[in-house]
Amino acid sequence: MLLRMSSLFLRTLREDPADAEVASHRLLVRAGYIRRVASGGFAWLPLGLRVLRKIEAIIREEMDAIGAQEVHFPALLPREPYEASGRWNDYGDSLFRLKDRRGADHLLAPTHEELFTLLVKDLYSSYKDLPLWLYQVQTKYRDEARPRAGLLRGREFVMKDSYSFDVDDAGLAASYERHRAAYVRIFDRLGLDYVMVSAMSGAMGGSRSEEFILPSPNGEDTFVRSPGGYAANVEAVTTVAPQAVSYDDAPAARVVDTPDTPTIATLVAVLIERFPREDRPWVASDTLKNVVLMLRRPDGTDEPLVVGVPGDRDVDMKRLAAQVEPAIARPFADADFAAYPALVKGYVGPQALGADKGLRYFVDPRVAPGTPWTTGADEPGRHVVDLVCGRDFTPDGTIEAAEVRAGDPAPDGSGPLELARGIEIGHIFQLGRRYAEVLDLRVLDEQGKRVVVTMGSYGIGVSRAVAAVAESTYDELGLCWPAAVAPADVHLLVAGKDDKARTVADRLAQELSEAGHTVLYDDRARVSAGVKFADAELLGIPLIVTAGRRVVDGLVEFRVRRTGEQAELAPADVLARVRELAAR
RNA sequence: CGGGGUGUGGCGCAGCUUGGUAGCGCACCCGCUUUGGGAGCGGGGGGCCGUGGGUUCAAAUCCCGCCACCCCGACCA
Repeated sequence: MLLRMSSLFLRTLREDPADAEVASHRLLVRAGYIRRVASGGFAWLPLGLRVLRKIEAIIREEMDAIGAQEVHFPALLPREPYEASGRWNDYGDSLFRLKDRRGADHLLAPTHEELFTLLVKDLYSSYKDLPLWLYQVQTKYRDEARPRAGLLRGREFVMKDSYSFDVDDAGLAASYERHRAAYVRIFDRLGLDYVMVSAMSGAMGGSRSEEFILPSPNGEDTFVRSPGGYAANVEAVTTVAPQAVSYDDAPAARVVDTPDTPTIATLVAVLIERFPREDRPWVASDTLKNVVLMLRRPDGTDEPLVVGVPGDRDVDMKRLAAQVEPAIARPFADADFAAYPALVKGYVGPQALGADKGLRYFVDPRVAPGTPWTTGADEPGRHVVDLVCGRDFTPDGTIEAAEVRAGDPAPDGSGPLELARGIEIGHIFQLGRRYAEVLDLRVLDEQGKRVVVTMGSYGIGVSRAVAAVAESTYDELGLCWPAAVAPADVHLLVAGKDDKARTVADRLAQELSEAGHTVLYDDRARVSAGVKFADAELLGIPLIVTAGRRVVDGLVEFRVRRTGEQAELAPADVLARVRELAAR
């Protein structure tokens, strides 16, 4: 394949586009790979499209290799399947909805679980047909509240997603492992230095779930990792709970006057001043903060939930949301307090709480049996000291909703947790029977009994991966593609006006492309060498061959874009060298 | 949805405070010169100044509304 820059549909920009902040967005636009068409929507230009296609090809190879089969669905779908699964409503504002000329509701698919499920239901009805693995590589649509960072979060994007169908849990586990291994191979081939983190399966329901995250300050996901190798999305981090302790010797709880202490900070100040401890000053983590929330259940009914966390921590609404899924949590409003007079704003205490009182009460795992707390006494201006968990109050359970901090002990006991940002490039999870149940996907098992199929779901953001690779490889000169995804294998350029250089380059272009390499040939006349060098670096093809002033000595220059490593060699040796480096 | 910012030729920007009919650099076209690190000189094409209304003899510039885009947050398999 020979791409001649004299006729390639490409215009590089000398200056950075003003609307691009993150490196991948800035460079992909500047190098002429993509152009913005709308907020969150991009046109793929020839070079960009080649990168996208190469990534797709790698994904298809690995999916095919595990026996998955590709299918293709419409992006424009009728409402009914999504009504049946509940997602016509659950998906909320993120769903692009539209009407046809008859007024019938349609949507632009944000993902295709329903269609896969219904397709299998349509054709298969026996355990003998399973396991089955299907996948698609398609454009998805989500009306994101805020598209950003170029390809990293768009309203239209390319995604590969696959689904596994099994008759039992063991089958699902095997299908999951199979995909997991394929994903490892895919991301390794893309050259991405990813981290696999435990994740919550979120709105999709299901059990086991892992994300593939590319650590990057431009990423939107926060995850933690430990020195010992534990890694998890913040939503899935498990808190190390202290051992339950005996409270036989603990002092009795006592109520004290703490006027004007509606916040933890004011409370601690008053405790230090009026009720000093003997061993050390009071700190915020001695107090128990009870955060009141209102849950909206899927059926539309409301129910209050109180979450108790150590006073030095806030409730992380994302972590909470993942825990109460599919219900939706919101802060308790003044009107809500009015409806629940037992709750004294600013002085809520465990003694007024509990499922038996209609106020479900869950605590952070740090609030372990036997631990004493200073907390609200359910009266304005009063707190209770030495209220012991398990003796003076019994929560309805524990909940992982407190904020996670760098330095918190890791669940694997290997030391403090580190907090980092990253780009989610893949997500695999065991979906379970949720969709199969509601869409009635059942097969006959060996006993002739109808059983609900269990599913797995496995996604890769393909267009996002283009940005992720760019993001993890660029340097100050421009893009810097790994060979596996580069739009060409070799960037060949003629420098100078020497006819002989031109002849040598023409011959090399011919030879390399005939040998099966894709050559991006900068054959532009009347373009100065400086411009060509700068473009070559910006475009980021892994190998750069220059036919220029050394041609008179029978030599061309050979450069590895990423390392800057250079050599001069005879034109006749270029092909062998390209082969050698391309295989590396 | 809340906060901040920006809309002037393909790209990056100035002009707006103090109204007088649009400019610079890059890119593009023609000619000559140049040709190893984003060339020089000369000539040229291209802009209802985001949009609607208002004020005024006159609006890119002042006033009001709307829209779009970018950033932070909320949101987001």
